[in-house]
Amino acid sequence: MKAPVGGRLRSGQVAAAAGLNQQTLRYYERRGLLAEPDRSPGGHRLYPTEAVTLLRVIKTAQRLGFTLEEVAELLESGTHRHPRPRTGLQERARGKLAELEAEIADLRVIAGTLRQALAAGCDDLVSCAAEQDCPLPFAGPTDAADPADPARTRKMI
Amino acid sequence: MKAPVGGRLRSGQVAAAAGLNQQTLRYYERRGLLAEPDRSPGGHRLYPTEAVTLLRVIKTAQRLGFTLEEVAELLESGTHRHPRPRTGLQERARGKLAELEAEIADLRVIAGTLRQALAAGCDDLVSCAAEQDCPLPFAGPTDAADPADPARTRKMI
DNA sequence: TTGCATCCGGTACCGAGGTACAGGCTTACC
DNA sequence: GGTAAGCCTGTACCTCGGTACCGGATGCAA
Repeated sequence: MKAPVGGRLRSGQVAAAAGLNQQTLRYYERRGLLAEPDRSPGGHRLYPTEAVTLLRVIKTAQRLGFTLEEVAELLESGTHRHPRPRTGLQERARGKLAELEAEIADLRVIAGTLRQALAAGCDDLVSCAAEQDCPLPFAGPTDAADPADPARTRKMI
Repeated sequence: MKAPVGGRLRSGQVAAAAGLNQQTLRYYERRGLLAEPDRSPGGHRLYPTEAVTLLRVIKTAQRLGFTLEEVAELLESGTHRHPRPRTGLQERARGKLAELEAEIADLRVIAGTLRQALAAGCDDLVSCAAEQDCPLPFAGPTDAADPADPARTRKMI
């Protein structure tokens, strides 16, 4: 089975070339990332070869942390060629970078806490919750229930 | 409406004290994180006050990056008191820390790529995909379709 | 024309961690 | 006893990014 005439590709070929599966192509079409391609007389999709490039662009943007919705907007903003594209890649990349940095900071705090728990030799969450010198942050809406006896708390599970 | 006799709490009180909602309590019960509590004669759940502590332990473990399934196992391993708990908190925390560090490393790579794109002044993914001096990694199964004319690729969306 | 590979639309499902709603029963307080 | 708040079960739904399956139609080469 070869490509149809006119340098156009069938959906399976596009999927294989871009490294994803056919359902994903249709999914992207539904999500508005891919325009509806031309069809053969029988209704089969016929993609221009540029579709493969576009799919690679999409995957790249995803790897950079953009959601599919953001990717769609990014592609949209590219098409319109606003005189002053107020949501071009630069703008969005800056925002995404800030998000990433916040996320990295969160993860570092968590990793730090884990390291403290390791250093303190914690080996049982329930016991730790009853001790006051455990580095783990057992906070919560500070109402009710005195820090209970570990043995009794454990019975709850 | 006050607490029922015997220092036991109704599900709404437990939920409020732990800062989550009632459906979540039932969800945790289904997931095996919370034992089935006693019931009133009419079938209402009656929790011991320790339940609140246990829920805080669960939330803490979640904040440390453990999934609910891992939390369940963590609590399980605490109850059994294996002579040599081969999956105690120490062990699991070490594993989780490694996961976190890998994730942080990934995010840093991504952040670095974004910073390069910003520095290079990229403002349009589709154009960038056609240029060879763009820092963005437009890789993919290297078959088919020559890097297309940006204008034509753009028409696909 | 036959035969097989491919593609079609529609729908359902995954996982993770919940949340929401409906319709009916219990509890607590006056 | 009346009444309102609270709770019960069961089921469906949410996000996110896909994936799987079905029965039927098409494409293409021999």
